[in-house]
Amino acid sequence: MNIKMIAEMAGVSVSTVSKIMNNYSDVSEKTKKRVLEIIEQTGYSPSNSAKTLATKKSNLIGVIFAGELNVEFTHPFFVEVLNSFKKQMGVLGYDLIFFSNEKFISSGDYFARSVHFNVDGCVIISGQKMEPTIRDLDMSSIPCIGVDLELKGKKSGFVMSDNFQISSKVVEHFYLLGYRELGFIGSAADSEISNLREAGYTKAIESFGLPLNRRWFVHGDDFFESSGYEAMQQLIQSGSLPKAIFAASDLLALGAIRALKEHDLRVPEDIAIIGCDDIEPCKYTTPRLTTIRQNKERLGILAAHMLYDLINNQSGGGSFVVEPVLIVRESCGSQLKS
Amino acid sequence: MNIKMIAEMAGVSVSTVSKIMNNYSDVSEKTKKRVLEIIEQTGYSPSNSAKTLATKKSNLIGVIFAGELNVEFTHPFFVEVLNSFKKQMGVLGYDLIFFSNEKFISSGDYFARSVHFNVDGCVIISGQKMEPTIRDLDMSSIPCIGVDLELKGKKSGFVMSDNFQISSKVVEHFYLLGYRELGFIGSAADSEISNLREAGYTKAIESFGLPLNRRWFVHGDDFFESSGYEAMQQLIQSGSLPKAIFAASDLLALGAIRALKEHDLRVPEDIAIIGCDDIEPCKYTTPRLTTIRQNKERLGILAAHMLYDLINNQSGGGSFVVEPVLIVRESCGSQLKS
DNA sequence: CGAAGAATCGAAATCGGTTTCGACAATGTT
DNA sequence: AACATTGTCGAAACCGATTTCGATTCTTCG
Repeated sequence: MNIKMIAEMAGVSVSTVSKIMNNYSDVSEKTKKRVLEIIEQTGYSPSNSAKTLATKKSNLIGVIFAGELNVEFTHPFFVEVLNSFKKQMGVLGYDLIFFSNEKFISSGDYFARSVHFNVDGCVIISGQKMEPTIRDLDMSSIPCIGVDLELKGKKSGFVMSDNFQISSKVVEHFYLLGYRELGFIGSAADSEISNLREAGYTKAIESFGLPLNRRWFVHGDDFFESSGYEAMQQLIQSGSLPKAIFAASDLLALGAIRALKEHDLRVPEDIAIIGCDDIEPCKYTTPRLTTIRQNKERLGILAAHMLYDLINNQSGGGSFVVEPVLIVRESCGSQLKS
Repeated sequence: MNIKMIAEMAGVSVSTVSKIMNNYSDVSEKTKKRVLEIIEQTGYSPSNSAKTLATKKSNLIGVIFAGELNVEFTHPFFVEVLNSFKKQMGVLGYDLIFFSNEKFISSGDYFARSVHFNVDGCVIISGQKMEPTIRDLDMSSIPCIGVDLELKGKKSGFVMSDNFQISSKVVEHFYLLGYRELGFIGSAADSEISNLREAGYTKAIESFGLPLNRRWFVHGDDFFESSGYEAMQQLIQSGSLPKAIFAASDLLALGAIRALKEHDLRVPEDIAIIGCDDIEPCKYTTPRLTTIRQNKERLGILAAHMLYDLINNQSGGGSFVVEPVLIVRESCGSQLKS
């Protein structure tokens, strides 16, 4: 079922059918109605490949998970912003294509693959350091939006939470509850996000006039639970513990809590914990995790709109920072509502 | 950068370049080498649209989340099998395209969209009842694989866990630990998976000679945590409680536990709980959740290989059932290792 | 040396659309 | 009635690849 068959059935030319499907004005209401009926009956849908070939627009957005392969769909935070992004992009008329990293030995020349699929734009999801192949894509003429990734290209933009504010809200909360000895669990050294949060954290500690003790700052290999567990083990074995800890992700916090439990240390009585992201599982744990909520839905929507603008207007990127909000639950000794 | 430019640079015809890229034999080693060098230098990658148009193969797999929209990426179980599926499909040379449901008023004539994008096959993810539009796709000539969804088409297949075995392992475990009064928390009535598990559960209860009390069988609206919470509330208010409950998903189980906690009922002392799926958060909760593990990675790999076979051989579908395994943690009163 | 056979290459049709531009008819204007 | 304008429509070029088939050159061998 292609456009030619529709044209024959309707007794018109191929061009006329095409015009009808693309809302050209130079076709009479009568023939338009007749053709549309036939399209309706046959369930005809034009080939995206042919359309892309002719128009050089694919209505496809490339989704790239940068960094280590295993982040992908399993990271609760990114998955939620991706979900929101997909929905919003859907109403704007775009579908999503996910690049597999496995096919190519070079494990992802993202620019080549973007032109290969003729994507109209890309969203790059990552909390890791910039890879050179991402940089190439960023610097190309293909519109790109980074999620938690600071893109700098002329046709690029990015969205992220205000990481400095995240940290200062954490310190403020600790401070108001009387905690003075503050620790930190971060991700690997090449994680921009983790570094930003750590930098903001130390700055906030100083501006509140609290003592800064680097021995209470530890790091895991990534943002996942087991890293938090190991980091906490390390801290416990060091012999000196802070009274409160900010973990750069909720999973790190949960891992830390698991380690504490194993050593019969109670949260928040012995040590208070605040996580970051507000992913679903926080609500189911004991104690329920106090955390900083990133507005994931809004991040996704913003990313979608920015990308849409980059594609369709000649607008020049920029960035959006969304405001974090403190979610008080139980892991921090305060007893407010969830 | 297209094939014509490569041809000009190499001083050969377009056809020759195409032949080189597709491993035809009628081209000399010398020119092949020369052309490949140019391709390497320029980073040329052929247009997928043009290629698809000419060959009618897109190397694209359509991913469909059937059922309510909000399942999408947020469901931990499906996300993990999808992750494994994506990886495996990647090494087989395919990329994934996600259909947005939002663009079309009909909210998804999946068959039309599959031909629109010229996908080579589809994977359909769902635990819900079959929708008519899915049925159309299933019955079409497009290869399809269902995940937790029983497809019947000539070019279709499906993968799922052995739901009867899941239930009987649960009952056996309860039985061996001395529980005799067994309850069940399921999803909505139109969920095939939930119904299968419930059917297997009642059958297992009977075959163990245990009493069957339908008052202890309750249902939520979906597989998520809040549904488990509400279902449990309902059960508690009914006045009569079983000694052990099997929940058709881990999130249902976690919701149930939350409700129990609010009524100062202890798990597993007052009531034992077993979940299903073995999603990540099970490990972080208190008590850690005893559950039935579905081998999500294997489900994804199987789905990928079956789909590949359906696409490339004329093989005729079929189904694969993977064996579930009981993961004993803390929510059931037994104290084995995790 | 000449002819048969093999190796190498390119012209052209094709895939399914879009878009420009010219042809023609219908209508309006004086 | 003659002309200009507007409204409808289709022929044909084009997008970037693949693939068939015929043309040409190169080997090989009697």
